[in-house]
Amino acid sequence: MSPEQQLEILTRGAAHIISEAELLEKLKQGRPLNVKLGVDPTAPDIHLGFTVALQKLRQFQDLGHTAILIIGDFTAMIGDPSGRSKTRPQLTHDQVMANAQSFRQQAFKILDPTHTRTVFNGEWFEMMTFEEVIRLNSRVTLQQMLQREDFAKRLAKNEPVRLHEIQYPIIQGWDSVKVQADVEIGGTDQLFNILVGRDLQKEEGLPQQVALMMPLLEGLDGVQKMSKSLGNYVGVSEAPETMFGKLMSISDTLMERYYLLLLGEVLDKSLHPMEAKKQLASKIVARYHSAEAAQAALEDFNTRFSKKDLAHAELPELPASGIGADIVSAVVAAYAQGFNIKKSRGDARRLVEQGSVQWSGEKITDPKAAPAFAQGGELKLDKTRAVRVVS
RNA sequence: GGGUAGGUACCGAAGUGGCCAAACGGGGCGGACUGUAAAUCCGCUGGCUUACGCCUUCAAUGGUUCGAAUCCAUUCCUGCCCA
Repeated sequence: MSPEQQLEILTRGAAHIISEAELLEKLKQGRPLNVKLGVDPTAPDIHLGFTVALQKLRQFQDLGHTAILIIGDFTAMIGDPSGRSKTRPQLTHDQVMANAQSFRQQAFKILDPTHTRTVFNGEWFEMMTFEEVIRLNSRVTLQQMLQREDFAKRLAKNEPVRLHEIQYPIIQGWDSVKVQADVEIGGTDQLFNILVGRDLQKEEGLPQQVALMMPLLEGLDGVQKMSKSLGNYVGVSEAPETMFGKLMSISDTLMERYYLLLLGEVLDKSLHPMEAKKQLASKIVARYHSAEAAQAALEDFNTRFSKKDLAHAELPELPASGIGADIVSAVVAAYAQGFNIKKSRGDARRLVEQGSVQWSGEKITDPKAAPAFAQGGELKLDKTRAVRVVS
């Protein structure tokens, strides 16, 4: 494929590229480019937000380029301040390695493993002497670091910015030097870090990497970027039904974004929004599970919500013997055993009093009620969750 | 190192001896309405308890007091100014 055609594909969907001309130059060299994507293995799950960058990386692979996945085992112990108003917690080495392992497995749902080089940046940083660290630091000015929006904001708000945090961009930039990256992919929030990489490469007399920024995907709330810590994410390893359900709950505006960023499609406005959303959810579930799973998830959604037919829906099953006798105990047990959600008895009582709980289609609002669980039936906990009690 | 202002629940922020499990706003959760959308409205939002009430909580520890988030002492943490 011609460099121009490649460029057309590779720049599609990107928010920002520095610069297209340089990228074209590199493509014209006709060799496989080293395309870097840094990963901060702080959380073990990949969510849809991160797949935006992974998919772009995959496109490079499909065009014959090499993906370099940098697992920031060293950096994770420091914490990326990007988009944060607070200092990140630092992880232990063991946590990082465990996360990295599961991370890779999930990443290969999207990436082509045969054209992926995985490297840990601890490889070079752990060897560094303090003298080398200082020399590296001498190449960057404090003013440069403080230009960064996150830091500037925190400074303006009189919030602490710790010295190790301003090292982060330097460290990430040094990764680019070490792997001789030709291109670095990242979210728009990574612009600054990626540019530092360019600076350092120049200092080292290396060709500078092209910065390719992908738009940030908003999370389920439609406002903040998708992130595990905000709880507004859809994980690529989540169960088909969960994934489907989460995607159905997004707003119409957000759906348009998801079409664009996750499917690379433009939303067909002639469809009823709900229908369009079902298609979106189906396609995404199909991608990370299978077409069959997507079909099943869709049917499950229809029986459960459109027809409100809990009796025929797929529900977690709990033995009647393990949930207690009264409704409050049952709700607490059902959340814990069925969904791994901790609810206090107070929480459960409030849910009951507020009319959230139903037993076999009957709304139960009396916290003292003790329905005949032993007979078996469906216990509806809230709008989206229910369990089947079996005798 | 000196001076000074602070540290309250998920976040922001009131409270400055009893009426404080702690106003208010945001967020979150539940319900109604829907298309598990948006907007709107209502309710809830430390734990245990049917409840009276009890327990834990206002940076930490110790103290004063019948009684402390509030007063005192020490410690830890942060901002700002000066050096």
